[in-house]
Amino acid sequence: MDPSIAQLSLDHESRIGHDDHQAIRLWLRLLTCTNLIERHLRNRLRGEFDITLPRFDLMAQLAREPQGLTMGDLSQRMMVSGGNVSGIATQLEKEGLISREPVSGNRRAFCVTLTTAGNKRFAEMAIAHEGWIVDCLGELSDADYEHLMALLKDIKSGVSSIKD
Amino acid sequence: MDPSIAQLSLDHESRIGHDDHQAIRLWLRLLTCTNLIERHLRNRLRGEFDITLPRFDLMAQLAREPQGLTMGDLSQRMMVSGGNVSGIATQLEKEGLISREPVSGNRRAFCVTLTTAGNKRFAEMAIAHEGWIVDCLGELSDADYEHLMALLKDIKSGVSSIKD
DNA sequence: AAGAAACATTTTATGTTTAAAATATTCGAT
DNA sequence: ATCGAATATTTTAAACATAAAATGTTTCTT
Repeated sequence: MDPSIAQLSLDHESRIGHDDHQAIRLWLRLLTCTNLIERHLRNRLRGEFDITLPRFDLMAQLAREPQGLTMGDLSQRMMVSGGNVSGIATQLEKEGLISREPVSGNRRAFCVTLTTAGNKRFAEMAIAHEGWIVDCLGELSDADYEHLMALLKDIKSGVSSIKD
Repeated sequence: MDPSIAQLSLDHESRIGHDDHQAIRLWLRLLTCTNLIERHLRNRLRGEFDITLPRFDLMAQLAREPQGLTMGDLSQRMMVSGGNVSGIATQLEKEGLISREPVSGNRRAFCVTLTTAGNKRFAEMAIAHEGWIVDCLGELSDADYEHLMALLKDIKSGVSSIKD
């Protein structure tokens, strides 16, 4: 397909060996798959519910924890910085979908929860969202699903163990 | 309560509930893996070469095509918007790593190429970059590589066939 | 009880990303 | 030849993302 790619790998062969070229191709394919699906979900959320993916993700975390989460909890679970959560929460609060209330006994923290409107809105979105993901991934057999989950679990634990 | 879920670290998968569809679990795990690796690469590039991932990606595309690419080509290959490429290219040009030159016969288009400095810089980075990816993915057996590539190929073609 | 350290969050500065509008050029059909 | 559509790129505005600094609160140590 693209001859320049094969030439590139030869340049590095003395140092890295044959398998490593595979690793790059695997990484690029993983990235492509994730980006394609993420873009699809983003477009759907925008088009059908006029909401962004980060806002949906924050609401999804709260929907799983009806008693509420602190900003720090959200940052950790969404794997984004605290400053980022702060901005997204500000937007959602402005739209009346979440509320931030003080925690008794710790004046540093806020307890963030879905409002009644937020709960209703999220319930609608979640049904559609699940359908879109099934559209993207539902073709896999049960065996392929299990195998893929296992492989990704290995990768996940491997990467997590790498120190910065 | 499924004990394997309770053991998971807090990340995107914390959104999973026992009643969620298989496809959602797979999507969240795929997202988590990709994000972890991407974050690792981003931090490394920043720390060791003081460059961002998008700038590295643009240079990588040019390194594969020594004759140069237009802005539109770059947009398509990087799967990002034209306005995005425009901003990234402006930065790289300011740093003297790429050049934009007019195309004879089409005054709308530019031919973007790596400068001599850009080529030298990218060659250094590419070696390190490949090593980091092997760190993340190198634990897999050859059989697992092949299987994972095949499964992701299926997903990729499936998602690509979904119309917006 | 006082000071230091850790914590929770927000703010600031910088950069990435998109959609949409603006600018300019080329191509095609009369 | 010319008008209109398509193309290539840049600019603009809004949202997202991070790191780092700032703010205020709690906890620990002495």
